Amino acid sequence: MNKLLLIDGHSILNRAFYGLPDLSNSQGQHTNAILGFLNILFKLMEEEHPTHICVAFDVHQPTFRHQRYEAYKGTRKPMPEELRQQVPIMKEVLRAMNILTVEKGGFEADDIIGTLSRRGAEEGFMVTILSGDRDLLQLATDEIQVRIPKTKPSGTTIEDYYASDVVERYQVTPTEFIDLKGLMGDASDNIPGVPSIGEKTASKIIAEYHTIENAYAHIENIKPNKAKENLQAYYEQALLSKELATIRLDVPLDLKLDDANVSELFNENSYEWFKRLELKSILNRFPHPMQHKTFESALTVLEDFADIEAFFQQADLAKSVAVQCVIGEDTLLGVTCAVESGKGVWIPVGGFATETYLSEKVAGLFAEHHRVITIGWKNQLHVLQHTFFAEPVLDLAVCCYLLYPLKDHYFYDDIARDILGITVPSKTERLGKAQITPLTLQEDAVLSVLADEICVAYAAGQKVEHMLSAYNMLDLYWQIECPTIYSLYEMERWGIRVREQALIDYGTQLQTRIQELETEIQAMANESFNIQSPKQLGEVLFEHMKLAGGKKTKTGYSTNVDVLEKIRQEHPIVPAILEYRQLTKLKSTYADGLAHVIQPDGRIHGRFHQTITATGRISSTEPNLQNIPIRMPLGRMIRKVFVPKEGFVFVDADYSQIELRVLAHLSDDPVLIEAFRQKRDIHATTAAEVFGVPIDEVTPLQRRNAKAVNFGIVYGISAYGLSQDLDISRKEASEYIERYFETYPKIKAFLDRQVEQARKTGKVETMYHRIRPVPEIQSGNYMQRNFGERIAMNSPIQGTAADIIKLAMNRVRERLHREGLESKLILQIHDELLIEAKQAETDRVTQILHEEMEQVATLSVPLDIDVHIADNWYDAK
DNA sequence: CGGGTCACG
DNA sequence: ACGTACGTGACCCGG
Repeated sequence: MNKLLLIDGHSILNRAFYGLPDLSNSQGQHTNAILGFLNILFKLMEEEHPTHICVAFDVHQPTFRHQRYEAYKGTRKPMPEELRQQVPIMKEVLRAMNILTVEKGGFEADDIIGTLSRRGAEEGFMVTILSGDRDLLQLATDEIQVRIPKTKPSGTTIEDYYASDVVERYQVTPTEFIDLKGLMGDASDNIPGVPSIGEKTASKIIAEYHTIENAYAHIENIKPNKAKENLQAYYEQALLSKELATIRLDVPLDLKLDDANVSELFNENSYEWFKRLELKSILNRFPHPMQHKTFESALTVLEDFADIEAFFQQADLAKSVAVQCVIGEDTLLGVTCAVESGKGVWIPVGGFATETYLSEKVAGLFAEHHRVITIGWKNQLHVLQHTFFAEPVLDLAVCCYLLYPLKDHYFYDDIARDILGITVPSKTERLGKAQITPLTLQEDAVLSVLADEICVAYAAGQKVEHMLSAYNMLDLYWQIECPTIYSLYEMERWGIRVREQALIDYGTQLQTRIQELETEIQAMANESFNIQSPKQLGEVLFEHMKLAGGKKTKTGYSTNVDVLEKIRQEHPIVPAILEYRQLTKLKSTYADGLAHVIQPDGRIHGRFHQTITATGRISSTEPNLQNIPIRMPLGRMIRKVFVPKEGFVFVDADYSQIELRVLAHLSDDPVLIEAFRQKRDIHATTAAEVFGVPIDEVTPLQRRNAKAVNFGIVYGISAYGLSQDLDISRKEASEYIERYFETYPKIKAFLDRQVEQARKTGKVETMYHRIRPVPEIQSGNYMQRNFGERIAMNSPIQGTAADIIKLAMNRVRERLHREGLESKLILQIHDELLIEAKQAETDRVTQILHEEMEQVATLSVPLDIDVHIADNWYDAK
């Protein structure tokens, strides 16, 4: 039995667009409607297994039906730009999938679907119509099914209608549906209908009289009176409306239904599209990794000593060389290398080719005057048996991050796409969940991955420097990012010492108190429940105990600190819950979390990531060493377990107000600059200026408020955000902001300039030319656009501060090394550097920190640091 | 695996 | 009427 699926293209795209968040690929192409459409399509295909599919689209011009009604002019909302641009791509994607698309000037998609549905039924097809538009219900018959997807919080469900279902649901037959609409009209379709007749009256009339004409014939019996009068007065309009609402079944279409035959949806062509659109979930539907023909990559295995030596000799002569250390289970498995396009060599560890031998060969590449290219150098440093210091390496992951800082990954397939504009299968596509291990090294799929990777590296390396140069980012890379690779590597390698027993004791203490609190809370609530479940907690507090507080989240009651603090006084259970929350956080994330990652050497070796943040900051994982508690006394105690090794101390240096100083410099605001030059208390100064009082009469509250305003400025101020933070009215918050900008007009001008630049160029940049794209600023959505404006204001400030500390961090590391000191940089926390310093070197280290951190950049204000020395991290802050 | 919460700068 | 401060990562719950 042949099955024909007819899809209302625009209607489904529309549904998908509004049903999914605004997704886009790395090139800024919006994809949410396309993805949603495809998901619905695949869902239907899995349910129905249609043999034939046809997608109908409207042509963007007045249609024949509507031309007949002159007063009709589009009052329909214009399509948002984000959706409009997806329409032609959707058509291309469907064509690539060999799915028939049909559009015809003068007819709507409805008409095409109507016509094809009848033809299908006549030719013996089972016909299914898919649309988000209930107008199409008029097409339902006993054989033709209309399916309408509905997006619900729980997922997409589909409502199915044969003719009988329409009658059951609406008390009118599909044909009568047209008359119904003729009476009630449809604002979105610009069908006027009859005034004052709405859905209810229309249903009643049609249920009784079946057609408009018949109702008119019995006009005297129509109730209510208003409807009677209007039907009489607007009868012509009602008939016209009916005509407008009627889907045509006789569109002349020059096609055979067999043209809609489904075949080879998953082919090279469609694969290419999904890859470009970065629709990973769709790519996963492809049965086998698709081979790509436009990219040549070959790998020659080298195992003989003579061949390997000869290769490296030849490599020394090359202008540039790509190299990848292949890592499996934390060890070096071999090295791939390329010195010409499309050809790589693979040298596995084995025999004389030991890890040490290969490490030396890799190190030797740096001795020659050519460019060394790689992807993910920091990880490779961990498995190389050679000490590197700051060898210049073109790390394409880092380069690509500078060019496209918003992406999730910078693997070879990402680099191929973004730098070379070509498609290669990703590692996951080729290997699935399999890993590269000594056992899988022989497999073709693994060797293909290695071949692609090294050949992409070689090819992209040539191009990336030009791209960086075009953005004026070469200095940023060579002076800041490349040395940072080594700084981070050393911090990871060195780690930080932790007193394991002290950590366990801390956890035990917490646990005792947590137990007590749990008992108290359950007793006060008079029931046992999981306090850690926001859902259960919300129900207990706001339903069972009837405490004040309303819904806030999609899923239920909000129970976060802000909410609970407001009702702290209402019931003793609230402060108990707040303490419980605090303690369980400390226990699970810090006490237990940190204990689990202590290595046999008694130290924690976290990882630092250079290509994650949108602003240029470093991030930290496994564990996150950049969010160890400090603000609350009890949490802060955990810092006592972080200690230097014997004979060493901690020297901690943090910048004072670096972001506000950066802002002073970038905006060139004389008032702020002067305040910093005079070393004044910056929040008190702001308070004095904004509240118009002498600086020594500023109250603590005024200072606190001014501090919040200063933060707000850095974050991209909004009256709402400030009012939330200070728990004041929006009006008051606006007044604070207004007075701030009166005091610091050049800051206002600077922030406005950033927003303007983002609008014009789609991106903003830091003092060192690091770029941050701001796609949100183009959005048709008010919230999204505001968000984009705040990003535009914040990123240059946060990003410049990030640039500065990276530069300082690298210089400190170089100084420590150059002066032959044993002291080591072990942590970077955004505006802070922590050094494990040899006791005897303490003074020297302190001096180096001052010199390098304070002199790293010449701004119009001084850069100041605070330095603390102690034998644990708690006391060093 | 997404949402809620909370730790840091 | 709408509804958010900027940048992260870890843990827990619940579908």
